[in-house]
Amino acid sequence: MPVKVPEKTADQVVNLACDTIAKKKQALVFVNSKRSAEKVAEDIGKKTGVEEVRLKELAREIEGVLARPTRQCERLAKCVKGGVAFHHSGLAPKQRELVEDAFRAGAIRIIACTPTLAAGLDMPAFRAVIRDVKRFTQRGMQHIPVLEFLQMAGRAGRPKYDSVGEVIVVAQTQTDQEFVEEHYLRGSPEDILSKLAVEPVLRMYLLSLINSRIIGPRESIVDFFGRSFWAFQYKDLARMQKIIDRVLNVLVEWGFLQEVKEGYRATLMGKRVAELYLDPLTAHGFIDALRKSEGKKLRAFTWLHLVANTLEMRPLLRVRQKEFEKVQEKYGLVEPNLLQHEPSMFEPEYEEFFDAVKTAMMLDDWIEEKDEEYMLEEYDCRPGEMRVKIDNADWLLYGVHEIAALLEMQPVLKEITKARLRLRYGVKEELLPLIKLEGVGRVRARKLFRAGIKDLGGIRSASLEKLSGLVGEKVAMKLKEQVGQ
DNA sequence: AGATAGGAGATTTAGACAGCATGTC
DNA sequence: CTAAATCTCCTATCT
Repeated sequence: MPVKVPEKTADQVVNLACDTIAKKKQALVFVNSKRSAEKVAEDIGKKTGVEEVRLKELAREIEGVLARPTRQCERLAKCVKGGVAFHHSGLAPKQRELVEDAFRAGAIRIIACTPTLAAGLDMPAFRAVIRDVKRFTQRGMQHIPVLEFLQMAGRAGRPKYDSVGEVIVVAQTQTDQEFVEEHYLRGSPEDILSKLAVEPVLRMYLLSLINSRIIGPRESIVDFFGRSFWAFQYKDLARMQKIIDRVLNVLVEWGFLQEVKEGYRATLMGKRVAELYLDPLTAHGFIDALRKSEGKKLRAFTWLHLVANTLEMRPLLRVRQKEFEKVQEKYGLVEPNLLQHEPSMFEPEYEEFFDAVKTAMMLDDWIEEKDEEYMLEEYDCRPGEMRVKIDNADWLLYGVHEIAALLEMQPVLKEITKARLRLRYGVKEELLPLIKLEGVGRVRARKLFRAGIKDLGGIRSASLEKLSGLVGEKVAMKLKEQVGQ
């Protein structure tokens, strides 16, 4: 039924938030973009009139999470002072945690968020305000699935504290309201689609199932998939058979499977690829690139680009129109170091190739010790997103390393490990000796290096006083201990 | 001259999972 | 079923 709250402002969401706070309750506001989450939180924050010491402290803590605060940190801190926060995948992990804890503790009254908080069973609120029931997809603006709506709605009502919870959907028109009632409140969740129908997934499953010997003989493969959910939905067994055969052929061609009498068996490489959870296409790309690496000038960028140019790294950073020239220019400089090259302009992968180049550029800036604020300004990549990209690239680099090891390409192994270490810590090569020490990350390592302490020997010969001045007494003691003093 | 309002057109758009071996500021 | 908020750049108008 329609909800009435005092209309303090022209913005219904702000009014709902203020009403929630006036009732001494909490609300989650679900929106469809990170930008909206931030703006909504900001708009509400201006009107709450909340002022508490604990919120000021929290704001300070949030702003101090990174070595240098980004403009996102500052914005969040400002909202938090008013008892409001935004929450999405772009927040630094520590900030996410602080916001969630403060909400559970009752300090933060309202969180404007993307679906990040929809699934968290641990984040109940008196009200779940659903501002957007549409989201941008590859086919334009579309209604979100009923299941997702129900997940957001499920955050309303805290079992221990409230006897009821409220789900409020913000509808602009009568038509919208009717649609919500019909589709989301009275409708049923849509059918689940089989994921096997997506080729990369089928590739991985086929290899993995054959590797673990769940299937192998030809008939068993047909039989297995014939009884799958995919077959149940797809119905056309003959066409499925054709698709499976095509994928099997490709896996054989790539050297991950071998045909044995009456069926298939995973090769040594196929086994490793399955264990690494890599898409066989990605693994094939790695192998192909590694084989071409001999005699090339290999740099850290070589490896960063190799892993950036994979399905697993998606979504990639996108090259904006006005950036295109800059990326092209940079590409010209690094091209001799790359193992995979520019597809023709008319190929569908053309654009994506440069997205990967840009993503590799960002990772390269990271290992050149650029900080989070720089990444946000230069690449529009928020700290949380940055972290995910680094983690993914780190995992993929491990994959490249393992494949190179299997190919017995000893010379590149060290280089890959070095690139991986640099990526993980975000440091130039010169800091690698210091990074090995417990308690030393990119910031402390740089501090030590600037003071002339460049390796373990430097730690040994530096006085405890000097170390203490740089990294604090406790860490200094820990460092001395690690070099046996 | 400088401020400001407004319009046309461009730009942008959620989240999270995989390996491995432990620990940043 | 297939948008909408926000940003950028430019121009007209006002002080």
